[in-house]
Amino acid sequence: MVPVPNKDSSCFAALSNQFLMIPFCMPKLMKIEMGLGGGVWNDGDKAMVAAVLGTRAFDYLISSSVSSNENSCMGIGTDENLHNKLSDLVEPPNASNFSWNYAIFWQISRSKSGDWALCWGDGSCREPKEGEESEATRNLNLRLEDETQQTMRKIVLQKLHTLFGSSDEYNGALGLDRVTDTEMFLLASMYFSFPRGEGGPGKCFASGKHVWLSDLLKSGSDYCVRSFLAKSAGVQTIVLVPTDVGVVELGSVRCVGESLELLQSIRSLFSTQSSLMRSKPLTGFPVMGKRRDENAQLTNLSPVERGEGVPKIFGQDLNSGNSGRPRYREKLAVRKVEERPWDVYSNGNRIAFSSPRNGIQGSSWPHIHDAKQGSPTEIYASQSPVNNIQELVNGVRDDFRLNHYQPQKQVTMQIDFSGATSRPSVVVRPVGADSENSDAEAPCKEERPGTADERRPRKRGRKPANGREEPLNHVEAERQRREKLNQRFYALRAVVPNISKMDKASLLGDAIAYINELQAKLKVMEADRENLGGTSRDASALGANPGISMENQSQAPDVDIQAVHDEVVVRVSCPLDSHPASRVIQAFKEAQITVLESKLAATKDTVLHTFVIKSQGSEPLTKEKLIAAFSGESNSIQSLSSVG
Amino acid sequence: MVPVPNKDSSCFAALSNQFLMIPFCMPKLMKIEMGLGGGVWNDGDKAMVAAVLGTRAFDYLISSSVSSNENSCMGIGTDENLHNKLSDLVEPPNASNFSWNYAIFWQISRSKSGDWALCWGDGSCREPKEGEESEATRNLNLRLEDETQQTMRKIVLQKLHTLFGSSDEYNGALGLDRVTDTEMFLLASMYFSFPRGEGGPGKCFASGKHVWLSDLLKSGSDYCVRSFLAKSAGVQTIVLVPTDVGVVELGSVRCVGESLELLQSIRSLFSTQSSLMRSKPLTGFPVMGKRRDENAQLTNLSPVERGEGVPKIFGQDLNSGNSGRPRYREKLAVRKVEERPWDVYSNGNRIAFSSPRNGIQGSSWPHIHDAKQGSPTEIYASQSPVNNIQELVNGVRDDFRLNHYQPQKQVTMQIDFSGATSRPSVVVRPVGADSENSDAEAPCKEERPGTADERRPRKRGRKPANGREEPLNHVEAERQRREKLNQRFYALRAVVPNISKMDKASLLGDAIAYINELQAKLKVMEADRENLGGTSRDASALGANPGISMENQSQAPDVDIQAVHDEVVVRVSCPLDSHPASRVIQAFKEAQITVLESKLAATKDTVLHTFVIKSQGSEPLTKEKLIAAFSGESNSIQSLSSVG
DNA sequence: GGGCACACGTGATTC
DNA sequence: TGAATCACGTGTGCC
Repeated sequence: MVPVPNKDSSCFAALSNQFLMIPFCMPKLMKIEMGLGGGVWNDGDKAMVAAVLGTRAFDYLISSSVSSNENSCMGIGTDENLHNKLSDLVEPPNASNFSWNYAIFWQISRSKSGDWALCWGDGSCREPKEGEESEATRNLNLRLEDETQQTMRKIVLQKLHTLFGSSDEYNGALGLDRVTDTEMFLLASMYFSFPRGEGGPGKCFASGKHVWLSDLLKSGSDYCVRSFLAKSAGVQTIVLVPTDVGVVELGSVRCVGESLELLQSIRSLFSTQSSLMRSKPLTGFPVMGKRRDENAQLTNLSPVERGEGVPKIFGQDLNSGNSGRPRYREKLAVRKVEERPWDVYSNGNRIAFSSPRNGIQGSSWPHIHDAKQGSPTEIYASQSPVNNIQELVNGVRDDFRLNHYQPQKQVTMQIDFSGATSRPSVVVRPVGADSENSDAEAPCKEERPGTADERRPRKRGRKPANGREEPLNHVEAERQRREKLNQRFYALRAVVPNISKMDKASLLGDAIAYINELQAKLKVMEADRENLGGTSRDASALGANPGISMENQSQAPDVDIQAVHDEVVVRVSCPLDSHPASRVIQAFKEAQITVLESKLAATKDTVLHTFVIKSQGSEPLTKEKLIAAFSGESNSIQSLSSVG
Repeated sequence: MVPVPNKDSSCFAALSNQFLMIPFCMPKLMKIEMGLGGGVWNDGDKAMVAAVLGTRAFDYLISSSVSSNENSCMGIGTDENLHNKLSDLVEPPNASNFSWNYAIFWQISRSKSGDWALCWGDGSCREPKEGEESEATRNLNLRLEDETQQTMRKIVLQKLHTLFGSSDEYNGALGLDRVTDTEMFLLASMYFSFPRGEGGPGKCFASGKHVWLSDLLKSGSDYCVRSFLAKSAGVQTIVLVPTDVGVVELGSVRCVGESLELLQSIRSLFSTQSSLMRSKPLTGFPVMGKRRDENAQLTNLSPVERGEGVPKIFGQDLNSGNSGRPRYREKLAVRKVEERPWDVYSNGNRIAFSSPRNGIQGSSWPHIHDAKQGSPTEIYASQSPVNNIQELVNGVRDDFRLNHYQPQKQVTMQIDFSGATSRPSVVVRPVGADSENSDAEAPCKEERPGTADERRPRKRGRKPANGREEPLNHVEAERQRREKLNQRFYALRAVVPNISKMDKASLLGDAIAYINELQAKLKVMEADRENLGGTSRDASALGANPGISMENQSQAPDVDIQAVHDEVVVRVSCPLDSHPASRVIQAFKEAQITVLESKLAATKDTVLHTFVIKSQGSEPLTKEKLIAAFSGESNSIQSLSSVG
């Protein structure tokens, strides 16, 4: 039932055509270059890409497009096995089941600088089931009108493919009817790679420690330059597991507590030991099975996440038209290596793309790992990942040199891109930090004056008053300043909705208007809130820190102290709606539940409210009633454990 | 009781001195030039002015400083009468009374282009009484720390006076102890003038139709370039009434429904028919009296606004130290024309300033209207305002030409100002519209290349590759583009709080962060609101652009349910730092206080936490210790009532 | 061709 | 003093 692109190439042409016809309502200034080459990015394109991917991701891609596109990845097998592992991790869950919403394998590779880098290995994702996301997630993507967003996503994917992809065909994603949030995340992630310490995977692999973020949305943690995309997809939990050959990244729209067993199983399954079993049959893949077997040990997972899994049959989602979201594919698998780039899997639901950003033409890529660099199992034999990598790097350097011949097209693409507004010699992105204090160094700077200066088009601006040496540095500094400013502009464009025109002045004007609008709305809401909340002392809470943004402490509770004998009674009153337990409390009220006792305990960083309750009515209080009462009010109450 | 500047000039010097001593905490980059001349505006000054006045107002002033400072205003009399009329409109109300918070008369004048323009005629204002403003209003001006805001206001007023004022003395407002919101609005409004169709008054007069805005804060309507200032003053209702000689502007912090009778009475009272009665005694002025008499007909006014007025005695507020706000003057009257600019009225509370922006030195100005242009009553005799204006313009053109000699000082001021960052030849402000489609024309452009080009400092940038003629226009266009961009930057600086550094990149970064912060907060509030009240539909006001930022529900608490016999234990755990009582709890911990009992009770919309505590140590728990513990952790705990 | 927006190299300024 | 920011005039691409 899910529309699937036909593998017939003529059909792809038709799809591309259809894509071109999609009404695209953007300001006139934003010219979309849809020609076959399509490598030219104007500012509008940049802004759109930044808006879709998030600015940090955009910055990252742009800057790394020069410095790291020579990365060459090596696979850990024909990867049917890897692919199936990932795919099984995201098998659509049943009612009481749990599975991840996406799974990515970041594969170790070697960057030009000699150090390692992680690049796209393989990935799989599925859309969240109805009700799986929290309301926080569900509200996320109302920002843009759907059609516009879809169009932008497709254009961005096409741009990415044109810039970073390895073939001049369109990205297969264009054949998709829709690009869902999760798919967008996956399809965009393909174009990323992470050197040592950069981004979530790069840090994870460098440290050798896993990362388990269970509240991405609310914690605001910035696990990766792709955080924006992840958040846009509503991902709440992100797990990064380093193995000896790369990093496994898992994501879920749910809040999933950390599970050491899962970590262990992932670590072993995606290391080279496990990749020895690449001839394993597809069905009954043990990743989830193992988790099922060890159910009792997944202590931190709530019963829902713990997942009493039903036996999964690979590809069973092929014809599953009975999904809660019939409009979308349930699952999307993105392969790294594909002999026939536009092939469609026999199960009909998989769409595979050749790996981007390797600087190697698609068909030549899959054969890298077979003869020249030896069997990956040999290379990855030792225990320590880092040591392995060093071995790897040292051992295959010459082989990679062989493959290092950049096709001319790759260079051309760089030039095309830079010709739009700026040259490729942008600052290497200060990933992770605020870029305020770290954007001075430009590691790729030193090589441009000699080699790239004359081949750069440099059509804009005055002709160089050549001959000086001191001003040259000055020129470079000024260039970087401009580039930084422009990055900020793109970033601003990304956060300001309804930008009237694409030029800077209008952008600033819109941003100002938007800020004023937001401020006004906040004021109004605050006033409203104050009206209905009786205490309303928080107006004065602002006195100390004038930082406009009211709404600091949305609760500035009243504190009342009374001494009774040698004890003191402290009363803290606050508006109900800002209280963490408000949903439960309100559910109690609505269900006419009597609270016999209410206690509060606090650990180092957690507050635990305990309510002993009794039903008001005659019928006994059942777990189901409670769950209904809670979830009727909100379904963000994640873990309703069984009544003992 | 209100400190009033002494008219002794030595005292003014002392005041200026004191003014210089006011601690002013602005970023270092923001140099404040406080020299006596003070005409140089650097970017920091501009940013500050824009921050205080609002960006549109700032833009407007800057651009019109060149094109319209040749406006020459003509009074409609010695204006003791006019002044009293306005003053009576803002007589401090009694408990059940109503009066406006400010009243301005915008006086018709003739601009250089031959068309008319409205410029400051006279004005009067009073501070809102306690409880008069809504809470929306009350929260408004907590934005900046009070001292900083006061300092900025005074500096801005001084800057305005230096730039636009007619004498090189300091603005008398500097003698005020404090500049309240309303006063700031009035004092800044003095420097505005409105050509045909520009700003609220200009539009109002051009159309001949009155304007009655009764919810300025909520509707976000932009009645004038001074909207920001008006909103800052908490003004909710603004009324513009065209008469045949100008526009009367009234404002109130209340929401006042439209009253045809009031409109009518204003219209007649401030037209020339009424200005014939300029010898009328001061007391018992009939404006408000008429309204009192026609109470029953003010149908749209709520009983409070309808105002069962008590008889007012002009000047009665002179010694009224029993106001709800003893710190402020209750009333401030700003005259346009003053023979002795720094004179203080006999009632002690009025401070008068000479009219700014006329391009005519103070002492010469008041005599314009007496002999040369004839009596205003003659000129304004006919009925239609527009016809009158045409007569006026035609009839007195030569007289105005006589006065058109710009004193050299005026020119010097322009140069000083432009010398800071840009030249005065900015685009004539596209007031009222979004400026996006109307900022192409630069009416004052044609006269500068010839006259101003060589006297302009032009220290920056390359030396002109002179000799061409075509690029000169291009240069000019580019200049204007830059200027526009910079205006936007100033504007952005004005709306973004906590700007870390003053450079553009940091500004943009801060703006982006701020937008994200605002979006997040709105999201949180929206989510909260949606959770608690089914009624609130205004969350959907944002529906179109819900904004990106994640950060929904800062609480997604874990809920655990366990049945024990017929009771059920519900546990809600949540992070401590998002808990309303977190500060108290943390204070307990740090003070090693034992919590004997902790209860939670909830009313309809409030949660009350009760802690019975005991000190761990030997010494008894005192209220002081508790308060110290609480406030040591945070000073946002405002109300620590006494231990009973 | 003019209008417009942008990026560029450069000189000045500031710290 | 060197680094950073800025404004300027200019060249250029795109309506």
